[in-house]
Amino acid sequence: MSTIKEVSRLANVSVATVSRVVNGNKWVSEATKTKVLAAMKELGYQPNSFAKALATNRSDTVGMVVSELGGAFFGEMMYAAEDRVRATGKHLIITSGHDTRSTEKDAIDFLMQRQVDALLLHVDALTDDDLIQLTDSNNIPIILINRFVPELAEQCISLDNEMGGFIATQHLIDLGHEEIVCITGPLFKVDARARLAGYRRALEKAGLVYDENRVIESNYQEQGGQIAIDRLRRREQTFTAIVAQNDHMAIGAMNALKQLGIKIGDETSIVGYDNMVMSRYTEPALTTIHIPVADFGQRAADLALNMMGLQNKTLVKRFQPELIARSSTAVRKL
Amino acid sequence: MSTIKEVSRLANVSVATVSRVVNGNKWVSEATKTKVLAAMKELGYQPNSFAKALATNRSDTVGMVVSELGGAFFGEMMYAAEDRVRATGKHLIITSGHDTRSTEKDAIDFLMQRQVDALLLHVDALTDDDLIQLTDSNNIPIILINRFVPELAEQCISLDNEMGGFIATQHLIDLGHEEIVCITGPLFKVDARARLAGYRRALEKAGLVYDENRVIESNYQEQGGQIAIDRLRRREQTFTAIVAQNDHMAIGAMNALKQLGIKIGDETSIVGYDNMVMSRYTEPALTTIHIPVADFGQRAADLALNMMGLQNKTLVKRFQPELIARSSTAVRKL
DNA sequence: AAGCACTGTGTAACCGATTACAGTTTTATG
DNA sequence: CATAAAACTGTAATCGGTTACACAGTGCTT
Repeated sequence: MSTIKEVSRLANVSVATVSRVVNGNKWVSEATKTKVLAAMKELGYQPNSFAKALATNRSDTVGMVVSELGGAFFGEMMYAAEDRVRATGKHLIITSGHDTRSTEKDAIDFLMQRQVDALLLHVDALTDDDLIQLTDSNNIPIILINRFVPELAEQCISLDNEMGGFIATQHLIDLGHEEIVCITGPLFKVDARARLAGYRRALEKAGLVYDENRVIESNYQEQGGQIAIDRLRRREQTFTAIVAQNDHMAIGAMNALKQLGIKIGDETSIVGYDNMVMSRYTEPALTTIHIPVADFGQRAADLALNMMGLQNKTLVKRFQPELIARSSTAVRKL
Repeated sequence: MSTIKEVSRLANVSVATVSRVVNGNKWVSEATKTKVLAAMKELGYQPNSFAKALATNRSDTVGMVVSELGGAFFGEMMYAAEDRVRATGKHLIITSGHDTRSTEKDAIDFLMQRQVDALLLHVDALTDDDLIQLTDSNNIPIILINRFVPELAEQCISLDNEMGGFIATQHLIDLGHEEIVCITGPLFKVDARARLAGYRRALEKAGLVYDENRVIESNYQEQGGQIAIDRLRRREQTFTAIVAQNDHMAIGAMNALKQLGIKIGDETSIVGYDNMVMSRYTEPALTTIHIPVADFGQRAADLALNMMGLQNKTLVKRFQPELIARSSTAVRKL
């Protein structure tokens, strides 16, 4: 790979001039510009991004941390974010945080070492304090996705998860259900805790008791939903409806119920959360809470670009969850 | 962010010594090593990766290009690849190629500018020649995922797509179908062409005619499947079975057929391709061709690591597709 | 005591760009 | 025509590391 020096030699100018041409500086005559461009082309010159970043202290990249690279949820988010970032000529570097405090820190360190110009974080394990400190000790824009930290409200793109848990539960209550169980995600995650709080609030508002025996902490995975049903049966816990904190667990629970010969919708209602693509295809189709995942990615990127001074869009930062009613929920049979 | 110079000053040694400590060089006494480590800790020193990469001409990162960041297919692949790469202490940078020749080139250029130590490519639009030239003009390992270029056989992790198209079609023939249509992906993509060739070979082997009117070129998307059914009806083309070249289009076609009141499995059989998660949840569950996506990612990474001399695993480079029979295909009604 | 190998540390060139500053040429103006 | 302003170009310092080489001390051999 050729260097700026080789180009300058071939074009018979100084490296400074070549640099000016590359960066579109206006104080270069047409004649020399043509010469330099020709030389660049002849050598197939590509600027060394490390040298550039070292000299300018900018990298023209935005860093993103997601929980997992796999899965449709993050896929959509990354897609939308990359789209916006690329539109400004910058690039997106994505790493996965793997849901533990130390790996999330690693991922962030890695991106910081790359001198990213902004950071889009979807992290679960880092505490609010970690995030506040991170923001304080760096002067690049740091955006938090699907998370709300009051002190950092300006940098948060979030969904009202408490409200999501509330409307999911309310929907079941409206259908006449009174024995409603909740299958939660890992409760160290803030979103799982918020959804649970919403579940509780809906119950209490309806004058129903919140009973810990009706809450099963699980893992956001399909098998977790299956296991949860098993645990409820061992507890001899009766119920006519289920709030699952994501679609994966809802589907697992549905499968377990089917195996027990229980008709979903008809006998037992279930509502999921996330509105994943597959929830439209289950039998019966799953009632769920819609999260605007793509919007998250897009807004996070836009917010970062705003803060970098590259644009100035007005943005919605907090989204409201929305219930998508399908056939897995029905009026309670008497 | 503090620099090596500040550390050296605080520890009262030269920058060279600090560098030696950071890189674990053995010719440093215990005493100075302790001093330096203390100074590093006190300043929260993080080496600047650009300076390091510039000086060493290595970046400790592996680059990956995928068609789209969204979608379960690539998600799984990225996940598996990152897992392997990270296990060797390196990092994975992912960019999306967006399926056009120029954007794929851009993505590769971007990664090359970052001096990636290896390249994992899932590209569709670049030609074989492009890839051969790319390999020739760079001396880092370049791995091709889900693609087979004879000249670069050593660097290809691939699936026998022709065989996949063949067994999908053969399955329908075995069930007694004779009027089999094929909904293809964009035919500029090699895998779509290969699957179509397999479809044709199966027909011809069974003594059935290959008829272009039975082939609909589509776009690998759900809506494309829907449109394809529409086009078949306009052509007044009769059929009892469908080979769809991916699950998305298969699902779209199923929906279109359902709307027409046609019972899938019972009246019309359909087989998909990819074995996406959601194909288990459709009604009826979709018969499909399984692709070991995660294996692709993992093997690609492992192959790259092999070529970098970091390990020496023996690897399977070419996978065989596998039919997953579910209820969307059934014996032809007479 | 001289010679030598080995260990530990520092000096300074180098990687490939950017950019402040200075110097030169061209153009505009009174 | 003198001269200031504007346009263009080059020199060299700088970013933050790595590493070849030089050099100094220590201990061992002869």
